[in-house]
Amino acid sequence: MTEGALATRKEEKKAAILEAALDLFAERGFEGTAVPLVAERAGVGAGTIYRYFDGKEALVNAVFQEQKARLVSDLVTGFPFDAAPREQFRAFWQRATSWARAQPRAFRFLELHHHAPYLDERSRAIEADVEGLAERFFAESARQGITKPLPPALLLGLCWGALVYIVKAEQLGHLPLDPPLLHAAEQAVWEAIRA
Amino acid sequence: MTEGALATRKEEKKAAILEAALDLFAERGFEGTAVPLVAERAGVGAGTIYRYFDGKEALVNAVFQEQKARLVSDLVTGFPFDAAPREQFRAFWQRATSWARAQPRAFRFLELHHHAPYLDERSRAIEADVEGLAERFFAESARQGITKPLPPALLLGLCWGALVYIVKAEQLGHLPLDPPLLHAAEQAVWEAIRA
Amino acid sequence: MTEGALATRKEEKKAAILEAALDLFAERGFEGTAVPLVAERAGVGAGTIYRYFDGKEALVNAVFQEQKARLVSDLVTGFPFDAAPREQFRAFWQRATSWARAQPRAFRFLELHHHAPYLDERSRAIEADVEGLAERFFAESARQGITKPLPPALLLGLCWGALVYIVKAEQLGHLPLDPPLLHAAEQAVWEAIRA
Amino acid sequence: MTEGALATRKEEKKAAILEAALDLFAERGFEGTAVPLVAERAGVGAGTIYRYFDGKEALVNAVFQEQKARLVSDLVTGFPFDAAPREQFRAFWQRATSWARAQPRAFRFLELHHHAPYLDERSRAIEADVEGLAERFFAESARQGITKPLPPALLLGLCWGALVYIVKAEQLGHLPLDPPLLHAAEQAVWEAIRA
DNA sequence: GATGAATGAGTCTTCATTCAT
DNA sequence: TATGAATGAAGACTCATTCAT
Repeated sequence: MTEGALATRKEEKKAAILEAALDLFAERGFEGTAVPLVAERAGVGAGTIYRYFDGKEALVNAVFQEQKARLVSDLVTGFPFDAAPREQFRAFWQRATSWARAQPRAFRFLELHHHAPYLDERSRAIEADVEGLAERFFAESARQGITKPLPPALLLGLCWGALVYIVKAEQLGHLPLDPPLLHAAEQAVWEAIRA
Repeated sequence: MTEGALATRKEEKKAAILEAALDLFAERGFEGTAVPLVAERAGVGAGTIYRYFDGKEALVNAVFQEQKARLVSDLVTGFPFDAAPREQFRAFWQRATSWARAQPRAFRFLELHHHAPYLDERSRAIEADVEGLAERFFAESARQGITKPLPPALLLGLCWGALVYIVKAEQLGHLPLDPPLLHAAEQAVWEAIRA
Repeated sequence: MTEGALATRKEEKKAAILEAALDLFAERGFEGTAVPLVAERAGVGAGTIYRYFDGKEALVNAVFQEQKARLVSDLVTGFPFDAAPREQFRAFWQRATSWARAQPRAFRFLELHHHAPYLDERSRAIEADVEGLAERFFAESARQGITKPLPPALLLGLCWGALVYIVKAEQLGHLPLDPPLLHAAEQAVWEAIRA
Repeated sequence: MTEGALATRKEEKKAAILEAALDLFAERGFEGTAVPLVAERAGVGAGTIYRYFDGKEALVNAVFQEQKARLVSDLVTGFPFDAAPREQFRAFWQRATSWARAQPRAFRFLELHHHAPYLDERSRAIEADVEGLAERFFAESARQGITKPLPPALLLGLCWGALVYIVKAEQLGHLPLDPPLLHAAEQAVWEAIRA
């Protein structure tokens, strides 16, 4: 076997573990998930997990960082940073809802582990980065008089809270969503934050 | 000792257990909380908990039901159901934010255990009831053309999500709140849902 | 049950655990001994050990300190500290060999865990104390010109090493000992150290 | 590559494993040493160890037998078996202390695994052989009236115990040794055993 | 033959629950 | 009735050993 194939095999196994861990941590939370169960779901032996991760905490942090990075990357790639705030908000809402609905487990995982005590410094730094990015948007659009002159953290909480709960409602089966509805929701939230 | 005093003593002990459980479940989550620790914090023996509750799951459900009932009761008591929707919303927002800020442990507990897999049927039914109540408000105000003609579950998710995240942001130390800010936030959210 | 009986029961259980641990650590060493095996031999559940000791290391240290204290106490009680060095040495040899032969497991345990890396500060301090006591004897008798003018640590090593190996030889079945032989051995070792 | 070179390569690898095992078993004991760690220290793959040894127990026995054989060989080669007992003892003491101080790991290893339960029959037989050799010396010198008329095993235990503890004391940093001191110790021990 | 990734049995330890007092 | 000591099943993690490459 070539070196490349070996590396690929290893990456596949690591990916299978991360995938299984994402599923289970999203469903049952961190303490509710047994490491051997992750191993079983990933199709590897229990000891194998410890060849790839230093322990259960390292595993949950790896999942967190991977998913948060994917979320940020998917939001940011091709984002119209030069468009008007109204347009930027529409793009953000569209991308964020699409992502959350396409990746329900990742979305639930990130929500469930938001500020969890076992997140390490790197995970916390990533969380802070993302929030900083968003808050700068609100600070700037408020400065321009386009959004309300309220603290960025407040406007961010309002938008993200609304988004999260709307998507959760769909995922719990309480609210069938479709593009027109999402568009209407976006318009509604914009009305909340616009000046 | 009279029967009444005995019953009171029992109720006090049960209340102490529920109080300790609320604290610990809110801080450490369900799986992260050891039953003997609850007993210690409550000032009772570990075995005593099992005279009042069938087990750890029964305990967390009892806490959930108690706190959810308190929340509903505090929201509903004296609520101006006959006022105009705009006034009702203001009242709801004021009461809900006050409650969340006055009872941060109960608020965190309820958020943390929202749709947790170990919640029993009764807990789930209570959640559904509360949501039904709220949705009927939005259905009616939408019918009157006062709020947007969108699914009640969507409007509810928007409002409640915004509220939850704004209060959470304060509790995480990211956002100092005060009455004017909360009032501005209320106005903003109303702008999101009004027709 | 009276309080005294309860305390007694507890002490008995703790003593049973210490006894079982002494046996097994002496036979198989620290890392070679599984905690559940100690529990089984002590007739208690595996978890019970952790009600009495903080962990395996705490257990081995408790055994060490208990046995070392017993050894020192048995050596020191009634010891003729005011007798001439020759007499003191005879008393020491007699007491030490009696102890080692009467408590073969304790003797083997102490030898096996001499300066083990998992001994805690208190255990190490006790070891150092005992050695200090013995070395002061040799320092003083050397000063008086009764024993050889050699470093106390050397004379101590010589005596204790000889004693340990002679008793070990008996315990391995290589050397049947009896009082006259032990007396002869004592005389021989004295000839080694006397001036 | 010639057959001879191949065999040499194999022998080198085996030697590297034995060397690494000696180091680690001496430092951490048998149970405290992980086989993969031995492999890493030896610069071979973990599986390779199992091509040379049947398992961990076989490995520790191989180390034991190798080191014991080296000790005996180093003691015996050029030993003045025809000299007078006093001279033989001096030679023995000089060679044994030199060996122990020059090979502290091997010395510690042999002491640590003295009569360990996982030693196999061959290891035990070697131990018995060496002891037999030494005991015959004491039997003969006692017969000649040069050493005390005591059981050879007793005299051996006395000498070897004294030697071991004196060298251990140095290795623990309690007793700086030098040739004059070692010579004085030898003289002292001889006084113990001489008639 | 050599490797080292993979395994799963076994380790220490915790904790929900029971039950003798 | 209340207790809290005791339990043992289950969890996180390690490591001797195997085997596909």
